[in-house]
Amino acid sequence: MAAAIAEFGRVGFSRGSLNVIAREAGVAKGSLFQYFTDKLDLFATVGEEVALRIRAGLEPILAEFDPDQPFFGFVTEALDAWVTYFAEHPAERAVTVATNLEMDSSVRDAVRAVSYRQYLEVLPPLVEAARDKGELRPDVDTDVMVAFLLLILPHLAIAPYVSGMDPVLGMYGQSVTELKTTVRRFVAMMEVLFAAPAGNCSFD
Amino acid sequence: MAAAIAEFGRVGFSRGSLNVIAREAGVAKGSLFQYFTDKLDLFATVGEEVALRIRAGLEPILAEFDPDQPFFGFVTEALDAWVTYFAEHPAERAVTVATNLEMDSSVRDAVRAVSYRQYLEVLPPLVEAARDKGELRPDVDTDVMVAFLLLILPHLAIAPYVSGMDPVLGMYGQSVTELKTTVRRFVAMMEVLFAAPAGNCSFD
Amino acid sequence: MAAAIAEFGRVGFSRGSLNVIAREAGVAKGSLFQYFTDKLDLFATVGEEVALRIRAGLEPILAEFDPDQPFFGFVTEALDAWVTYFAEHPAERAVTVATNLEMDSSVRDAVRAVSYRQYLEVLPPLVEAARDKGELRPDVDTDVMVAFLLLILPHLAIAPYVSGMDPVLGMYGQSVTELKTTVRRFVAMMEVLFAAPAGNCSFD
Amino acid sequence: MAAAIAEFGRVGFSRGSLNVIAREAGVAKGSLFQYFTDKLDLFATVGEEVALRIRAGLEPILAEFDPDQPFFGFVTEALDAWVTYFAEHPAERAVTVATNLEMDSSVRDAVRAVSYRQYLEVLPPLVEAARDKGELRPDVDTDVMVAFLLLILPHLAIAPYVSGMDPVLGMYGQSVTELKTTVRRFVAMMEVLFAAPAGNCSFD
DNA sequence: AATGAATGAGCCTTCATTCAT
DNA sequence: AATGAATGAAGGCTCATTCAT
Repeated sequence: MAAAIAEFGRVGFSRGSLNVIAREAGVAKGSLFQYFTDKLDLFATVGEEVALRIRAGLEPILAEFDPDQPFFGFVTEALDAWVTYFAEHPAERAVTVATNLEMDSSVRDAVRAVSYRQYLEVLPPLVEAARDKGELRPDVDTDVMVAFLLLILPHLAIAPYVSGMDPVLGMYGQSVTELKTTVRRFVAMMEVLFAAPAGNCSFD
Repeated sequence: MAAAIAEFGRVGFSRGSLNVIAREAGVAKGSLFQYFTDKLDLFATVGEEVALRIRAGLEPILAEFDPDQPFFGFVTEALDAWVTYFAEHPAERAVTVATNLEMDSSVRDAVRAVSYRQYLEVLPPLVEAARDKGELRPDVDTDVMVAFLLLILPHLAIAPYVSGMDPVLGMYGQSVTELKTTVRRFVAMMEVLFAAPAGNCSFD
Repeated sequence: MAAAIAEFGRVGFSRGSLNVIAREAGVAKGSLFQYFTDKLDLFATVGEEVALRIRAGLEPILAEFDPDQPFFGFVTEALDAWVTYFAEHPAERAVTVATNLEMDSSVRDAVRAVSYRQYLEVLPPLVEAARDKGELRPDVDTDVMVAFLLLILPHLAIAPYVSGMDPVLGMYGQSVTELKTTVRRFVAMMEVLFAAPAGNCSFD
Repeated sequence: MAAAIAEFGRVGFSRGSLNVIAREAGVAKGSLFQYFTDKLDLFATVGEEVALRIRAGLEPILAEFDPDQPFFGFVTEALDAWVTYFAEHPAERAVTVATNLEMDSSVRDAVRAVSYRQYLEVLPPLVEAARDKGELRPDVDTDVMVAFLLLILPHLAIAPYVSGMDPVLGMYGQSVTELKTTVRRFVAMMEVLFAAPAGNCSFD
């Protein structure tokens, strides 16, 4: 598993080599096929494993969610934890990249199913809790908000380590400290977007 | 060129086969190397060609930009044109997918350079014009806004045709008509986000 | 291995074809790479195998070396065996040719290392034994003598079968019988060169 | 011609590329075939050109040959000039290497014919002059002597620049000064070998 | 005379998968 | 369960030569 994570993280699914994985893992090539029906099955398993690790790694911060605290404060903290996690877990990050940049649709579907499940178990409840508590505009389009988060989360995870994803803010190569600044810029944007209006303000 | 666009659009760079391209183009394999130094050079040329086609295809709508008209109205029209363009140009769309999902960093950098140039020539001036005219909040973080557009534009272009990119709004498989509805949901979000406040409203 | 020896012997390393080797050997092309990391590795193995065969084939004559017998008589016998060996072993001879005429320095170094080892294990002890026993001039430059033998041995092995190596003595195409005559002409030259002087003769 | 010399000198005939030669020469690929019937014809012309250059470059030293001077003194001077020439003419040296290490017999024959002609025009007369003048033993086997020189001359020319040709004396990488020392060791050997005996010494 | 596009066979190497042991 | 040899298609790329312009 470690060898597979490393290899697929390194070059993705289609160019990832079972030869290399077997050699690195110190097992016979044929042995891979005792546990996985084929290459795709192995990759899917890798994707699942990594998705669960990421979820588990972020569970603590999610557990801290307190509906009584300011929502965007929590979002900022959570995104800090998010970028920190990927900074500290290169293997998981690399597989996330491979997952997000997979061209083959059947492969992509197989591997994204698991990770999207994690996202969708976590994000909508948070958003709805915030809305219900009045921290978001009552008419917020929660689906769009989730869709938007689903765009921004992988981007924040990947862009610092994948050249050519963000030619504007220059996230590529940023340190965690710098990333946290970038996070705040994004959150500021989101806050304006979704936050409930102050009392004396009419949006008509 | 047509054969190369088709092939790379179909399976991307790394799995795209020069054999197939040559056969499809009706030329000898070796002939490809008279015009392109190697596979990457061909892919880069394909990327450039497609980026320019897309830019040219959208030039009319950009030419219509009138600073005196409501900004988000223009954005809506432009995004309508954007999703329509990709609906009507499957080859360009497919290459865009291949470009956006390329794993190999040197390949990705080579091919994204051109398309990002187009984006960056077009988007920042528009945003700044809108801000200067008072249609955006004066304190808008234009870089974040552009970064955000850079995230959302490829997404809108690709998601309807690439399974597993958008498990929330269900853009995959949507018709142009449906996409225009989705566009409006996104614009509504952006409008709240970036639009200048109404007179009697303080953001402090 | 037999197929590889034949192919590399036929046209050398750079023009030797793994396709041909695999076909001739009756194995799949890919199978070659189960045993050899690449073409060079195969060629190096071929070179080693052949060097060892040659060494083994001449071991009997070397074992007969008797320090009490006349040295140049032994040399004559050994060279007779040498030219006879290559007359009778076309495959080993052909690889020797390929080894000696290899242009690429990294290839050449890889493949010559083994054969030179054989030469250097055998020749210097013989020369020194002869000198110590007084059959060679005491002031003989043994290194030059070995260097000279290292020039002449491959020449005698190859020249009869490789056109254009010896435009003077016409070794190309000679029978073993004729070669033995040539050997004697060479030995006569060497004898004059290196032999210890007769008692009443002063050099310098 | 310069481009061809450089290319064939670099990698030899079989791996030498007409593409590279044409590009380097700044002419069209097809133009090569206006002047040379095929690759071999070009290589043969290169070989001839270089053989003549070498001959011309050494003509001065040959012109100095004075039958009344000590023969081996002249040989030493000539070999000094020989190793110096190749030290100072890398292009000619490289083609000499390519010529001497060519595996393909038809190619080899074509290219060696010219250079051997030069050798055979020069060497036998010198040897015979020396013998007739009494500087060599009267019974010297002049053919063997020429054959021997034909072995040693290319070796001295090439070994300093081609790894793995001389594992004993270590000529590879030697400076011209060092080479001249090596030359003297060889000449000393030859002198013993061929020189006429001093008066009071009988060889019979 | 000069060009350079076109050719297509050939190159070495990688690959996922099978299967007898 | 574990092995690892065997496969053979496919990969990108190079090449000397031709020939219409």
